[in-house]
Formats: sequence, structure tokens, C-alpha cells
Amino acid sequence: MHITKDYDVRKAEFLDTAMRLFIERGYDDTSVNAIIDAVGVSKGAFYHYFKTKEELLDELAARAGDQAMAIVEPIVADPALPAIEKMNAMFARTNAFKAQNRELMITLARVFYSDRNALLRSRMTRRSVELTAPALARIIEQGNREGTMDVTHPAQTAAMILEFGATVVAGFARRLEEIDRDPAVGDELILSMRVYTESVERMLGVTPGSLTLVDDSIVRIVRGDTAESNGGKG
Amino acid sequence: MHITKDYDVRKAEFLDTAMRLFIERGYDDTSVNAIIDAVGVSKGAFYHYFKTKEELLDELAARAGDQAMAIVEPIVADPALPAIEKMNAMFARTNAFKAQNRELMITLARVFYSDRNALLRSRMTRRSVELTAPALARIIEQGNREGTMDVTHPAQTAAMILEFGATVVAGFARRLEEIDRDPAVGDELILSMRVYTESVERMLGVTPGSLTLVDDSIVRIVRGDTAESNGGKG
DNA sequence: TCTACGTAACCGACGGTCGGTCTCTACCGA
DNA sequence: TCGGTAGAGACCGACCGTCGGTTACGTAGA
Repeated sequence: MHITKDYDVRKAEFLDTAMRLFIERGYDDTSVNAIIDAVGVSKGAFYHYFKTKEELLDELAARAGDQAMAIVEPIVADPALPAIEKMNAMFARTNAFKAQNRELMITLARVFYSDRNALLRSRMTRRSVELTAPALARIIEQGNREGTMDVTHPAQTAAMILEFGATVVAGFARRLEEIDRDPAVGDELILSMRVYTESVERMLGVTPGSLTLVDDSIVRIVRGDTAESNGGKG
Repeated sequence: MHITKDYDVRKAEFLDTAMRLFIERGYDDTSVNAIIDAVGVSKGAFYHYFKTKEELLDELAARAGDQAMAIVEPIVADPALPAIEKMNAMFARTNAFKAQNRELMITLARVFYSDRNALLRSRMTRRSVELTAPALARIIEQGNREGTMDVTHPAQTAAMILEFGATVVAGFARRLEEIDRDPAVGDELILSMRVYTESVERMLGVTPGSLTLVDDSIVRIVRGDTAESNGGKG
């Protein structure tokens, strides 16, 4: 006896479940059988919705891109906000990626950001960058007009900053585990986040210190504070 | 009757063959069986030299790192060369990666730089970056002393420039195929190479225009010229 | 003889296929 | 208004070839 569901509902169920499993165990280490077991359907059902396992991956990447875009768009559209503040807001929302506590962050590091998952990450960041780069480019053009930025090629620079950021975050996450063995790594990571911000400031030609691309919550994660939601931010 | 070979010879044979196949068809799409068929030995021979297929990948990455280091080291060691010229020399050797002709470059793009090969590429660039970053850091420190560069954190900046470069090159290679369909992509690619150079110049705080990170041969590749050095620049 | 090197049959798990079943809905004649 | 029915699409699960990896066992050379 099997259950028939609405197409979109079932499909979302596949995507959500697969995403969860990919994050927990990695793309390659999550079999199609594991996905259908978790959803509670048969192999045939899976291949009714997706031509291949890789097609599912691409749909996840597309969804990630759309979600990133949904976060970024309202910030860009705000007519009152200066360009630099838009940048800060944009990065606060995208780079913090909801990492409220250390555990989640370390889980992500161990699997999502391990290079076992290079394919998954590569696809997702590429789609996200492609979709959000034009928005960032418009922010940069605004900054040029306002005189707070000095960028000769906004579109290319925007794409590079985003890909650069993804690379840096991946490296950050990869080293997170080492902290337990060697606490000095924590200082290095915080430093590298500062260097990343400085680098972007220079690429944009803004006044040093005017960007805040990395939230303080990162420091808390590195420091190992269990953090006690201290009222803050989000 | 089987042939016994010297350990190192056999091992190099595995590594060379695997590298060739990985470049031709990708890491995931090259089975262990394909490797042993190409070498002309049995499964057992393979697993006598490598614990897993992934261990072979790691050894390839290590070898790539060593090769990169061998190129970089003599440049760094030169006591007479100014820092900026060292940088130019270093990038001329590593980023041009012997791409003499368009065909090879496009083959590399289609397989090595496609994200099907994200794992292979991720491992190889990471090892290369880890090994060469300290060398670049020393160049930057020299530039600081000479007053031609202005970098607050040479070590972190060095690592970021290299990883950044790998990301940019990967994006470049990925788009190379599109040129045949849309020649305008060629202009975009050349522009993005210029923006990359500008970005690095700003990160290092050098005089604009003083770095030449990307060779003219890249332009020739993009333009589709079958080479014949036409005496320079366009 | 001992050990490094090599063989080839073999294993479980994987991604993917296939013939077929079940369920829902639209439309039918009475 | 109704039961009957046909088609479409959701879903099933046994099955396939191939994969990375293991095992039991030969053989060449010190």
C-alpha cells in the first residue's frame, strides 16, 4: 500500500531530505538508497522525480542560489541605504549562514566543507555567485557614484569578491577542527578573517575599516564559547 | 609469468598513468580497472602500491605541490631580484602552466577544470598553495622592506592570493568552451584576467600596473590564434 | 626459505533500469 | 445523480552492470 502525494510536495521532500543527508554525511557517501529509505519511498519514485542523482544535486544548487538571491535582493533594492552599508548587510546575512552555535558549524566543516564534498560545494557556490554577483555589482556601482568606492570593473570585481569569499570560508571551515588540538589555530583563523576583510576593502578602494564582512559570532565560534544567545542580532 | 619491476619505477608508472587518465576522463570516471588495464597489471598490484584510490590521488597532489615548489624556490632564493619582479616571475611560471596551444587548454578545461573533477582539483591546489604560500610570503616581506609593497599580514595575504588565483583560473577555464558559441566571452575573460591582476595589486598595495600575473599567451589562447608569435600585444 | 610482488576470482554496495501496479480524476451513458 | 471506466501519472521493487576494495594463493629473487 503506497501513498500518492502532490508532485511539488514530494519533490520538496526529496530535496529537503537529500540536503540534510548530504550535509550530515556528504554527497558521495549518501546513496540513493539512503535517500529513499529516509523519505520512505521506492527507487522508482526517486527516478520518477530525478533523472539522475546528479540532477538532484543541480536542483539543490539552484535552490541555494534562489535562497541567496532572496536574501540579497531586498538589501540591494533599498533606495536609502549607502553602498557600504548594503555590503555590510549583504555579507552579514550570507556569510554568517545561521551558524549560531559551534556544533553546527563544526558539523558543516567536517562534511559540507571537507573536500569529500568538493562537487556539492562547487555547484552550490557557483550558482549562488552567478545569481548574486549582478546585485553586488550594482552596489559597487552605487558606491562609485557615492564616491565611497573606486572600482574600475564592478561586474568582474563583484564576482571575484564572492568567489574569493567562498574560498576563504571553505578554508576557514576546513581548519576549524584543528582548534581542539591546537588553540593557536583560532587566532590564525580570526586573523585570516580580518585579512579577508582588508583585502576586499582594498579591492573596492574603500576607507580601511569601513567594512564588516565577518560577524562577531565567528569569533565566538572560534573561541569555543557555548554562547548562550546573548540577546543578540540574528 | 609476470614482470617484476623496481618499486619506484612501478609506482611512478601508476602515478603517471593515473594522472593522464584523470586529465582525460576525470577522477570519478576513471576506474581502478581502467588504470590497471592501462598499466597492464592486476588489481592486486595496484592495491599493493596504494591503500585506496584516494591515496593515489593524495600522492598525485603531493607531487603537484613538489613540482610547484621546485619552480618557485629558485626564484625566491635569488638575492638580486626585487620583490615585484619575483612575483611576476613566479606567476609567469605557475599560471601559464605550459599551455602552449589552445587544444590542450580546452581539454584541460573540459575535464580537469570541470567540476566533475572538483575533488582532484581541490586536493592539488590545496597542497600547492600550502607549499608555495610561505615562499610568496617571503617575497611580500621583501616587498615591504623595499617599500614597493604595503601588506600588514604577509602570510595570510600570500595564501589568499594563491587560492584566489586558483579559483580565478578555474573559472576562466570553465568558460573557455563558451567562446566558440559566443566570441564576446573572450573579451570578458581577458578583462577578468586584468581585473584579477588589479585586485592583487591592490591587495599588495603596489603601484598600479607594476604586476604582470597573466601572460600574453593567454590572450592568444582566447583569441584562437594558432600561435605564431605575431610580435606582440594587441 | 623468506618476503616483496603479482594474480584473478570474488564481495557488497552503488547508481540506474524496467515491467508493471496503484490511485486519482475526468468523462461517460443511463 | 449516479456507478462504470479509461488514461495519466505516481509509485513499486527485482534486477543489471560496474565500482572500489578483499582474499587466497602463486612466483621471482635475495
